[in-house]
Amino acid sequence: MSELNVPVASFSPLYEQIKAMILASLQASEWLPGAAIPSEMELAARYAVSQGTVRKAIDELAAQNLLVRRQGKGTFVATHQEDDWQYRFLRLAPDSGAKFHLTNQFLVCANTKASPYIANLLKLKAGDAVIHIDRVQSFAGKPIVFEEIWLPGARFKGLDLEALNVWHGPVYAFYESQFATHMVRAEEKIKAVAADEVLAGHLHLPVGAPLLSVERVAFTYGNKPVEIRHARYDTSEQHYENKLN
Amino acid sequence: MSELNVPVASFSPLYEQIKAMILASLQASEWLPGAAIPSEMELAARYAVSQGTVRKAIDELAAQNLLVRRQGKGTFVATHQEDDWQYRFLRLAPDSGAKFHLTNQFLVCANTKASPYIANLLKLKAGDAVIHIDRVQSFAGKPIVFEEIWLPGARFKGLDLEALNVWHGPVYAFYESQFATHMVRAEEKIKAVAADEVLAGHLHLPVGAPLLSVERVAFTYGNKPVEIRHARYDTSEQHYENKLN
DNA sequence: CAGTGGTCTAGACCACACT
DNA sequence: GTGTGGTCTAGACCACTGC
Repeated sequence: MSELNVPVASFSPLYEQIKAMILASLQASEWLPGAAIPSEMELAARYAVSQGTVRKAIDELAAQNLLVRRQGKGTFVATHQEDDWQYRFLRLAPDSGAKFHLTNQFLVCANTKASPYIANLLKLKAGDAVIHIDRVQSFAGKPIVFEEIWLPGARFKGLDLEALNVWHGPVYAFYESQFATHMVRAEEKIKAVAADEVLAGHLHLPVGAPLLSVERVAFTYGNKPVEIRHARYDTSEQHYENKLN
Repeated sequence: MSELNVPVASFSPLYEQIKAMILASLQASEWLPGAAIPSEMELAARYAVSQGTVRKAIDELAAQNLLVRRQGKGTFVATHQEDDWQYRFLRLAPDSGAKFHLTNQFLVCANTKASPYIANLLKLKAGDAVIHIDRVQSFAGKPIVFEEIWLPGARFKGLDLEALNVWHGPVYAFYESQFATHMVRAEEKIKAVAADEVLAGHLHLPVGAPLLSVERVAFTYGNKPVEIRHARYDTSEQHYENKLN
């Protein structure tokens, strides 16, 4: 007797389905960054499962930094506007161990068309509208970071140099409050490069000086890429920190 | 009426205590890398708690990559000798996306005394015995990585160039099988530097070429630092990859 | 005080690997 | 089939927050 089992879609536990539903609500902005989501009991009722199952789903989303649990208060949607999250993605630190405070100077904010390279990374078509930003960041008066940023024009319509200069704080908090776009994760590719004349000028270094080149793609909910950055760090007095587990 | 609460030692859940006991067993080599630990039921009996509590302890240790769960088989002590863990800490990847296979050439393996800098990182005293290794790694025949390694002499007594050259495979698997030392995590500090004459010679590059400098401290159980590495990568055709969450 | 998340238990049943 | 980890439930109680 043949055991012709239908190749069923692989088993998916309940809590994974709950995770997916919570994710869908986040993506649909049903609950906004910084706001509390319903209590575990309420969600258990809503999805008709036990509290323990909701708990496991929330646990995993919290481990991915999408939610933040606060005992006695509730569970909240992660936000870049909290003090301790302001520099969640910044891996640069001074060699001295001193406290790091970077000052921002935005140089350019232009509406242009996506190059094939940028379009590919942002999952747009070459020629689609993109916004291109240049900035320099300084520490203790010394320029340390030169950064180029590309954003999809549709999502960030209306962004201009004025708005950037008025804002004080991390760019990701700005995106969140002005463009309803929360960054969930990012990927970086790092190389060592020599400063060309432009970079040397911005960072007050000789041409040929070694710089850390950091290319980042940042993603919102649903693995959607919505920001490209290409930074160059002067690492003579600071370094990029990474933990391997 | 005064509320003079004694400042009690802060609350510590049962599963944290179980975690600590399992960790102690790992550190004491009661269970060796690659071996199965007792089943959840057995551990629950041993510690006189419910299976659920053991489960939560193991879950967290597995999340830290100290243990590996395999459904239907058991829970195992993590090891660098498994195929998919061979390059767990390697973040370098070819720009082309090609498969990466590095060949090793060990140049030096000398018994020396710790400089103050190395002693500090390894938590030794300056002048204590350390082993110093130099190697070059190549990809497709091209030298890409020059790496210096420092190890505490006591733990790695007897390590020599012969042993390194006989070994085929990742260094961390070598440490594990020959010196009963399993690496649990590492921290890296990354900079861009210019090649000096020595580096330029090893990597077949002009003096002054930009290189990625990666300083790593690797830790065994109990947060004990047991290896220092200082690598220089030629990143002209490869890059360092990092994920931010 | 009530409401939230956090811990712990006991038990049932499922999925998977090996023999 | 037996034993392992994986899922799900229901319920009790603890710890923390804020009214």
